[in-house]
Amino acid sequence: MNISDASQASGLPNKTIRYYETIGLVAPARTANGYRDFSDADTERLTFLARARGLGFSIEECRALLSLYNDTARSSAEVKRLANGHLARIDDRIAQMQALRGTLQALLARCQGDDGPDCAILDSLAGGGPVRA
Amino acid sequence: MNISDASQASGLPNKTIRYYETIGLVAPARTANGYRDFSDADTERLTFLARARGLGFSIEECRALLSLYNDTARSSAEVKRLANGHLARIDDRIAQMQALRGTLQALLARCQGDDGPDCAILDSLAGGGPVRA
DNA sequence: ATAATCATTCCAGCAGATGGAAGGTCAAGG
DNA sequence: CCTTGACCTTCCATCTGCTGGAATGATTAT
Repeated sequence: MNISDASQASGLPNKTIRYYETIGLVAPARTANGYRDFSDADTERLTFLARARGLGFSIEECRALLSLYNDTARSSAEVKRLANGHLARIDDRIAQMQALRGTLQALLARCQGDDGPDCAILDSLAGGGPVRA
Repeated sequence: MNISDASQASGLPNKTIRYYETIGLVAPARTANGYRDFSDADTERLTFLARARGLGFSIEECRALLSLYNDTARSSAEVKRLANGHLARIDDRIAQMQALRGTLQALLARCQGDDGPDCAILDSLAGGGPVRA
């Protein structure tokens, strides 16, 4: 299985697969001509990676997850710990984004959006106090 | 006003201020000894930048906002357009994060989190179908 | 005079890829 | 047999937005 097939199977771009090899997330064999040769296990790893990344796990978290995946003596508690940590970070980010969204929308509500130069958004960005909602 | 004072006034780290100079967001004068010399207008720009960045505007958006800020013939509609675009992107990101959060939490709910190796999270990452909520 | 605290520049690196150049390989068609 | 096109390879640069550190110069305080 060459890289395009592996890409097809996993949904990851060729470039990304090569990148994942350079950082040691996957280690396909090579054929005589130097082409990568992906086994089924390799493409499983890639699919796993595509999904874990899709869920927002960092590369290092993915590495840990893959290692747990390959470790039959793992405890699911360890996996859960990782995932819970990730969930907490997602919650933080969502909260941050929502706060920011609130401020931005409040500013937008106060901006006329007409041909004149007066603008509550610019005023607030430039003005004395903190950016208020 | 040297760089540390400007940092104090704007809340931006020295490094960031230097960086902003290299990318042309601010252009402080220099004193005879080569030190940067920030005018009040410079520190205003920096404060403006600190706030706009704090609201999540990209550097290029900040550049545009600053240019509108300095343009007395601006129309507030233009500012509003920029801010609305930013708001839309924030909404997209929030929606994405929330979808992702939902999936992750559903997986977590199905993971025992005990000493055994069976784990719904790993199963789902590895398994045949899409990662389901 | 000297030490501490500024300031300067430049280079490297973070995540996580992505784009492109320069070149090797392979299968099909004329 | 040769060419064309579609693959594949490596390596280097780029993106965002800084941040850290090294090496060096200037100012200030003792």
